[in-house]
Amino acid sequence: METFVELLKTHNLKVTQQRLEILRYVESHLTHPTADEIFQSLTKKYPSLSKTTIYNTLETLTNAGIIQRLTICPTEHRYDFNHDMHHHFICKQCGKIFDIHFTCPNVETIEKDILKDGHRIEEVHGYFRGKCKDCLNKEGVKNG
Amino acid sequence: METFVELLKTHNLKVTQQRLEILRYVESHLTHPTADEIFQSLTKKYPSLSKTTIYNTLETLTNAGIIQRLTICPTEHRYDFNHDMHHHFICKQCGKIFDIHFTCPNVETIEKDILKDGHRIEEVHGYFRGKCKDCLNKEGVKNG
DNA sequence: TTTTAAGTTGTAACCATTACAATTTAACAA
DNA sequence: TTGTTAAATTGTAATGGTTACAACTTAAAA
Repeated sequence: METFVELLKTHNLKVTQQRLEILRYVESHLTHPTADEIFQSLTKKYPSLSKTTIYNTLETLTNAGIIQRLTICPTEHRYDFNHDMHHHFICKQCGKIFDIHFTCPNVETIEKDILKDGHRIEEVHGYFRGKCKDCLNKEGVKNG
Repeated sequence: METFVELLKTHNLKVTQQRLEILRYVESHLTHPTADEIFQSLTKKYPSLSKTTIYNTLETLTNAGIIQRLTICPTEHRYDFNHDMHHHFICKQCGKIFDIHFTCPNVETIEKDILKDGHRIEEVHGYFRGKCKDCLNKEGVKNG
């Protein structure tokens, strides 16, 4: 039935309309939205929704491991539903983030190395920076 | 001789006292300092140094590929001299960043995959989040 | 239904970073 | 050495994402 309700309960989080909406939004928008983008979209339907709630909820869901916070963008945080383990490519020019559905097969070896140091790993992030296909093409046209 | 002078010239950057000092600082402090930490340290010796210069220079050096900007910390940027390719582990509790001198041997396979999509890779970042050895130990003592 | 800890809301503040315009300077050429 | 100019530096003011906080509301258990 209500998957998201179950999901929240599983993580010992109170079920509220706000949390469900935010969760639904992030799960269905694979565009790595910012807090503001989520707010701008949801505020149309729920005018009483507060931006602070967006921030609080994103923090809560991140801590629970339900979503992940991307610190790839230098100016703002982006959020991503934790579907499966994957990495990211961010374009320096247009800022668009692309999912990289390929993870290092040796990540466990690295993790063992870190564990050997005594640290406890809770998140694994990989990201690549550069110029995306679209921006390269635009330049190609412009510069011959 | 003056390695940093050469380094700047190689990248077609004007050689200024400010750039040399900032470069020297980042190269010799492997603590992944913030712009403010660099400023607080250098302002003692060079009171006329402006914080804007710190930001400008870090931006310039990052674009040149001489240093790298870490966006691991959610609240502020950290900088790292580009000695060799390595990854990072950041403690969620104390915020300290540890160097991970081990990179994915299959990173080139991933890169080929990204290149196949048409994107151009300019930076590769890997980071792990969790609780560091020191923070775990402190908790261990406290909780028996 | 009552209770209460937890969640939500709006406002105000915070603070890292950037914009901008004036001043200074590195680097090149004469 | 001197003059020239584009680039770098500086200080101040503004920006904007995020957080602090206190009042209000509500989910959920008794």
